[in-house]
Amino acid sequence: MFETVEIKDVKNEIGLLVKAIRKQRGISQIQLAKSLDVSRTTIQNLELGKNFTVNTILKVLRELDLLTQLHNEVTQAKAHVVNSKSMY
Amino acid sequence: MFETVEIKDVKNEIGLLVKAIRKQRGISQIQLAKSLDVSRTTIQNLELGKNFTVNTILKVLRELDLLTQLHNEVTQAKAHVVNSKSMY
DNA sequence: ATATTTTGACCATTATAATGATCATTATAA
DNA sequence: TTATAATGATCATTATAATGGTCAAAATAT
Repeated sequence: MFETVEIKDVKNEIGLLVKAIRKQRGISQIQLAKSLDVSRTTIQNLELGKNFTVNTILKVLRELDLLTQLHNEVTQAKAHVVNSKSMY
Repeated sequence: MFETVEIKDVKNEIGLLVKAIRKQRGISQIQLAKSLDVSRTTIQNLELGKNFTVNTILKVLRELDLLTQLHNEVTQAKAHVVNSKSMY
């Protein structure tokens, strides 16, 4: 009934998303790697759902002009947690 | 005029968010570390804005029951990219 | 069709994240 | 107040992400 989403699944989806965006832009792994100043292997592993660091994914988001948006969302989520007094 | 958000800033905010949620739950770094099966040092570095792996943050999100939500959002974003034909 | 580019798969090496420990400082409880 | 717990800081070791290379297969271009 309830499918369980595993960490592996999320990493796979992130990889597919990055690959889809890269394809949409019509650039190769090598080109993306160079613009992020990482190796092609890092891009490849990211797209294939291997483990990677937050630095790597944030470089991708920065390239996509999504860094400020994520920053705002995290900040907002934090403020929400801090402001809402525990209900228990 | 336009403040530039850097990767360092986002990691700092993520760290503060995790810390805020942990505090809200009233648990220590050690308790959180144990429930995620990681070391306290890993939690500490995460909260202090150091670099960390996607596995670590996904374990946190799983603990917060946010894994399925993130999975859905990434999948949706991916579908959006794939479906929207390039405008250029 | 063939040529070219891209990608997935390896692999050895290097860089660094994760671990487990200790200690001093700070925050919280008794 | 004093005792206890939690946190930040540091460090040596271990695990693993990142790098740079090669090669074969797949995709794309000519």
